Amino acid sequence: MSDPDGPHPHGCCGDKNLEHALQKLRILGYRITSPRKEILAVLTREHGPFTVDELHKRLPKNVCDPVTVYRGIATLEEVDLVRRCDFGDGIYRYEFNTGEHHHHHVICRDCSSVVTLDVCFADGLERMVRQMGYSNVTHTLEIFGICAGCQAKRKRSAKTAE
Amino acid sequence: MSDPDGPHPHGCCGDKNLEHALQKLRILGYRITSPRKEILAVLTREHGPFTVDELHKRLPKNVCDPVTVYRGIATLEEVDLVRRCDFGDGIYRYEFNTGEHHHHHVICRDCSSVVTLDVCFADGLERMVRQMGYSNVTHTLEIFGICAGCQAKRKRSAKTAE
DNA sequence: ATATGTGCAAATTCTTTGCATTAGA
DNA sequence: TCTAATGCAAAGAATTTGCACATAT
Repeated sequence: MSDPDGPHPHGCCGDKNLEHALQKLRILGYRITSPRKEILAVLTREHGPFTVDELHKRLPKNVCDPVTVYRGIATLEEVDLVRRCDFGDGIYRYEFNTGEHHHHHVICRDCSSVVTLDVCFADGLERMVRQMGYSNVTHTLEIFGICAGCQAKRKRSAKTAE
Repeated sequence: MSDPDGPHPHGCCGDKNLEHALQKLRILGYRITSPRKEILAVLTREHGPFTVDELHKRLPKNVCDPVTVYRGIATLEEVDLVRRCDFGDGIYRYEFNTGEHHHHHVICRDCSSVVTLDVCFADGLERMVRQMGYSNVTHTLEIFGICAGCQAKRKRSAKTAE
């Protein structure tokens, strides 16, 4: 249901992204620690977005404390290597920011599956807001619905309930 | 900066909305209690959106406990009289749902002022997601930026810092 | 060597829940 | 009357912070 991690299957893009990301950290004067490296490794390998907890579970055993994931993510967000997503359930999720085009998510309200949508309809909107006098304009947009699979499941359980 | 509450200044729309809302609650079998009435009064009078705390502060003294505001809001959201907004700061905000057209907010990252934008660019997006097989499609969209006033303020303080 | 980053524990903040009491219908 | 709604206190859950210790550079 969720995308594999790139346009082709070699896994090299994740690696390249990882290298670039570490490079960026180095240049900005941040230290390359294993928690930071492993967090970035997960985020460049799998698309996510992940909660801090999901992220921590995906790290190799004993790399770091959950608190360090919070701090690592905060750092990565500061330098724009990571983008925060808000699915409206009170838990933040994070994904690697390739910096190319930004995209949005379609989230199933039943099974919480996430599909990435590589289009953004809000450019006109941002332009409009800039014309209203705002600077540094950004936006968040998430789409919610019930996915086809869950609709089928619902119908089935409705039948058995009859 | 934030809108007065309607297209004309009589305040009658808020009252009408309030009446309709109470009517809806009654019809659905909910009891009309003073906390609910007062919460709706605030929400139909001022546009908001408000956090639970802001809402509680706006209620007449001793109408109810903050917890009751949480519960009241939850009820109102259930029956679709209230819509939840998510400004990405971990605190939910609520506004009266007129049920007409939905709208979005432009939030200043500095002063947190909110301007309502009575347009929605996402209809095409929702249609597209429905074609992908999703049902019950909704979306959230908030726009962030630095408002003109705060930009001026920033420039001023940058100057004094020189 | 030294400042930056981490671990652990405790604090914060928003929100929810349990249960006895109150009050709408 | 009789159940839904409230108040108060306490629990929960995600996130942040303080401080001593570890470690990249």
